[in-house]
Amino acid sequence: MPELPEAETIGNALRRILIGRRIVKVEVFSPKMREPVAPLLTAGLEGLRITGVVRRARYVSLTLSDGRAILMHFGMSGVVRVEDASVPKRKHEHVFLHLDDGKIFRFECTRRFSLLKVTSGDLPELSGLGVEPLTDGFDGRYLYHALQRSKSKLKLCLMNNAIVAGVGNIYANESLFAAGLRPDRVANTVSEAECERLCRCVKSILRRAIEAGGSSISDFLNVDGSEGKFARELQIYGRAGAKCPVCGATVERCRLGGRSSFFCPKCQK
DNA sequence: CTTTCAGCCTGACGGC
DNA sequence: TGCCGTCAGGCTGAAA
Repeated sequence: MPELPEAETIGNALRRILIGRRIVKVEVFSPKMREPVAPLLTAGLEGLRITGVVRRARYVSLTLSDGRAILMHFGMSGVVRVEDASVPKRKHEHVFLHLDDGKIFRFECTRRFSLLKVTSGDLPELSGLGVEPLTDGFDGRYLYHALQRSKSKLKLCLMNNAIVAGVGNIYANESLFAAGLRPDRVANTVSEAECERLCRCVKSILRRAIEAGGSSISDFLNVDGSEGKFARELQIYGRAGAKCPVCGATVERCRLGGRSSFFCPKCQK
C-alpha cells in the first residue's frame, strides 16, 4: 500500500511524464472514492496544462496552469498509470484524464479509499500536516518534544500525521525495529537519545525504500506497472511467528490503533 | 483538551 | 459449491 516512499516514487515518475502536458478531456466512471469524484467533470480542467508535480506526506498534487491543483491520495489500493488510449478500461479505474499527446492518465483504486480532487494551488487540505520526515526539521529534539506531550503509544505517534507526515504502518514497524524500540512504549517515556536514534532509522529506511522504488505489499504498483523492490527487504512487517532476523527470537504481533504491529520482544525495549 | 474507535470499500482467504 | 467471518488499512469524524 502506498506510503511516503511509494508516493515519492509515483510523483517522480509523473513529473517526468506529465509536466507540459495539456488535459483535453475528463472521464469519471464511479460516483465516489473517499470523496465524490464527479466534481472533476465540471471543474473546467479541459485546456489546462500540468506545470508541476509535488509530493507532501502521502499526497501527490499536479499543479495546473490556472493556479489550481489536482490533489491525489492513494489510500491503500490507489494505482496511477499513463497509458495509450487503446488499453481497455480496467474494472476499478475510476477517472481518466485524456492528455494532448494521446495518452491517458488513469486512476485506479480497488478499495476506493483514494482521494482525487481539484483544489486551490496552496493545498489547504494539507495545512494540518506535521513536519516531513526527510527534512532537517524532523530530528531527535523535535520528536522528543512532541512525544513528551503524549501518553499515547509510540507507534501511534510515529503514524500521527500532525507530528510527522507520511509514515504509515509498514515503515513505522520497520523503523521501530531498526531503532530497538517497542511499538507499545508509552510516548512520554521515550528518551531524547532514543528519539534521535528513531529519527535516524526513519530517515534511513524511507530513503532506502525510495531507492528501491517502494514496497509492493498487496496493491502498490509504480506508474509503469513495475513492483517496488523494498518488500523483500522488510525485516519485521508481516513476520509474526517467524524468527527475528537479528536474534532469532519469535516475532510477536499486537494491535495498536486497530493496526497490526510486529516486533521482536528481545531486540525492542 | 486528548485518545479511541467505527466506518468507508473490495477481494483474498479459511472454515464449515 | 457457496456462505460467512476476518483481515488488510489511511483517514475522518464522532464518541468517550
